[in-house]
Amino acid sequence: MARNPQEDPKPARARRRAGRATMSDVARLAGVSAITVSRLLRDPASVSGTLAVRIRDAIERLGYVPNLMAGGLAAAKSRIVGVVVPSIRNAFFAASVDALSARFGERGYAVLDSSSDYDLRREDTLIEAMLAWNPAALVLTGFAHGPRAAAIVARAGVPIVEMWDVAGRPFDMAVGFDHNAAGRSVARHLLARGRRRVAVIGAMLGKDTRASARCAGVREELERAGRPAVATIDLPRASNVGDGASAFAEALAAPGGIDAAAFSNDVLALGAIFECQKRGVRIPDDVAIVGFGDLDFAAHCRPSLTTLRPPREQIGNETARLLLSRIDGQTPERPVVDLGCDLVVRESA
Amino acid sequence: MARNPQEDPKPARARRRAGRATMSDVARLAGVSAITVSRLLRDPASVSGTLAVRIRDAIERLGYVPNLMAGGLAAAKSRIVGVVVPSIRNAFFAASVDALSARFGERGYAVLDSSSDYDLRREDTLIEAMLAWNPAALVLTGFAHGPRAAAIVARAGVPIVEMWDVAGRPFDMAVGFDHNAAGRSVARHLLARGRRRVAVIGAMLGKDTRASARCAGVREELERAGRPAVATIDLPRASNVGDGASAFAEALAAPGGIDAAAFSNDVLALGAIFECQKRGVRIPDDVAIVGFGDLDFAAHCRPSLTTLRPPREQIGNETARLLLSRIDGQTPERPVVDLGCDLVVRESA
DNA sequence: CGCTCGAATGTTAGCGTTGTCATTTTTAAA
DNA sequence: TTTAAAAATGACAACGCTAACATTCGAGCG
Repeated sequence: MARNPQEDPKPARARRRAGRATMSDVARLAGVSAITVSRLLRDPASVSGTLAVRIRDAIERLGYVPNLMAGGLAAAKSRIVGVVVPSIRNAFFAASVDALSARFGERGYAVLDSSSDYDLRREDTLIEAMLAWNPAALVLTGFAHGPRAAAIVARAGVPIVEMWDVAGRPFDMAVGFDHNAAGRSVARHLLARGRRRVAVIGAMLGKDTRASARCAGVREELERAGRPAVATIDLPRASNVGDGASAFAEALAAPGGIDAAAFSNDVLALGAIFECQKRGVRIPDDVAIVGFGDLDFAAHCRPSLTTLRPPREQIGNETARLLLSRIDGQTPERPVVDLGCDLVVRESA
Repeated sequence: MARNPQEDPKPARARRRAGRATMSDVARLAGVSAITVSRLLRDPASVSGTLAVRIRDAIERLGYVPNLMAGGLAAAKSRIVGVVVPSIRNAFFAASVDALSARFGERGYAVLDSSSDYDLRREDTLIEAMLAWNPAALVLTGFAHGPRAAAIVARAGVPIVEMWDVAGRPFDMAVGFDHNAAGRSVARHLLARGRRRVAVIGAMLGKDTRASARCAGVREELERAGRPAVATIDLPRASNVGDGASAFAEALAAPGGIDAAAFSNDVLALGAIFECQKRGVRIPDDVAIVGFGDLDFAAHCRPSLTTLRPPREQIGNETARLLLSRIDGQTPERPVVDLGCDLVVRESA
């Protein structure tokens, strides 16, 4: 059987393609070389105006979307920033990540975030998974990490910010505030208001080291004043209103009673407020209440809630700023940025 | 000047490398070819036990982490799933995304999520940015999209789920519930309880089409019963407790008063509850209140809140299930999964 | 008017993996 | 045993882009 001499002169291994237009397609249509298109996209100033117009036109006509995988492979780095938080459902971290994403998004970086559920071994796994993407930077939460984290991030060699805490030794940089100091400021406020029998109520103190540090701060300052906490309750689950209410009820039943309660979270404090409404306990006359977070409802509930206001968005913004400047090759300083945490005094304490 | 004949026989173009161990390094150490390592990682059953042990050992010793950029480029697809929600700070979407991430994470996929801030043009941009990563699947929110979205996703050719709504024509698949029906169930409940003068209060109804559909459902059912809403208030900002309180105060002042208020969000309803506590308005005796979301506090506030319970986590789980089965090459059905939305009747209405 | 120098553009060769096809080894059937 | 079929493994090129190096061109200068 005679073969048509014109058909496939070379077997030409069949290949898959994404199907989309490539940079070469754009270059061909614009009558330039691929590298010029690449340059225009990454550093517009390096391409002459005439070519720039032609290339942009070609991009538009082909609906060209760059393949960042290919770019990341070629440059041995990507425009991905990996973020690991305990839980994205936590309003505090969500606010920081949101700000972080916005800042990085403006600069063309995508943020990959994942939740460790307060499990340090899981965090190790997540960090390792992030590294598979050759991220340009890494954002972790706090200083408590899994056993392999140090080795993993050392190998990664990317700028890292540990956020939401400053009291510790960072791998690289840190942005946050001192939770122990914040806790102490709560205790001082209660003592100044004449409170002498304070209960401390927190959630997941064994895993949430920052909440734990705040509670410890409260207790330390109370002890220093010779008025140690009359009760300390550690709830086993993440903060929720119902547990806050029942823990508060438990604290009220402490022998000798209490005249104040400091919570590791506004959500728990809200539960206490509802419990008081139910029982007819007067706030702050009978019991003073202090929360943490300055969540939306804190200013509007009855009575309004005295609470600590963490710099949620600011943490995200500052983290992005530090990482971007490091990515841009600036000052390899190792800053620890303490943004502070103010006590907002309202009706409840 | 005589050149040393031994020095660089080939100029050998200098190249950048990520510095990490590569698959070839692992292969060399294990005494196999690179493709066998690749196979072990992607389909362990296709490699014999002897080699598998040797290769795993080499991976361990070198601390090898696969370069997913290279893999993504070679395979013309990635293990990334793109998600676009209006706001990750919204507790509803955060819950769905969290569940979604968990399900995909188990299968080795990373989730890239981004917030459009209820801006459809921005959503277009974000979808396009996602495509640059050659995602394996796309998750969008609702059916309202920007002008270029349809063209963009058509070119993408990946499975897509539009979540949190089912009342519309999906690009591909949809998982959620019928917001209009949910709103109607609220109105029926209030009517059944003898309420005749209902106010409808929502936030960002112009942009949040789902909240808008719920409010419309309430109004339609009230009209059908011959008891049209006595007031409709559309707040310009995202739901927050303060605005809920002031909008409720405004509704109370409607000529002839009101005996019920339906809110597009529990947060707004909580504001109303606080406002009632402040003014001494009795719930539900004077005014009945219904929210949406069944947020944490709904079961615990005083009075407890009657509200709609959306299947937050379920939406994420089901979305992941559909997409993964499609990725696995199964049934190219175009399902629309209606998970329903129950009314949880408590004290407030 | 030739020369240097810098800006603009092009050429080449990978980046680290996987799809395709080829080859070798093992297993099962005859 | 022989042989075909199946399983395991390998060789090679290609995915789409960018770093490094090479070349061209025109402005500015003596």
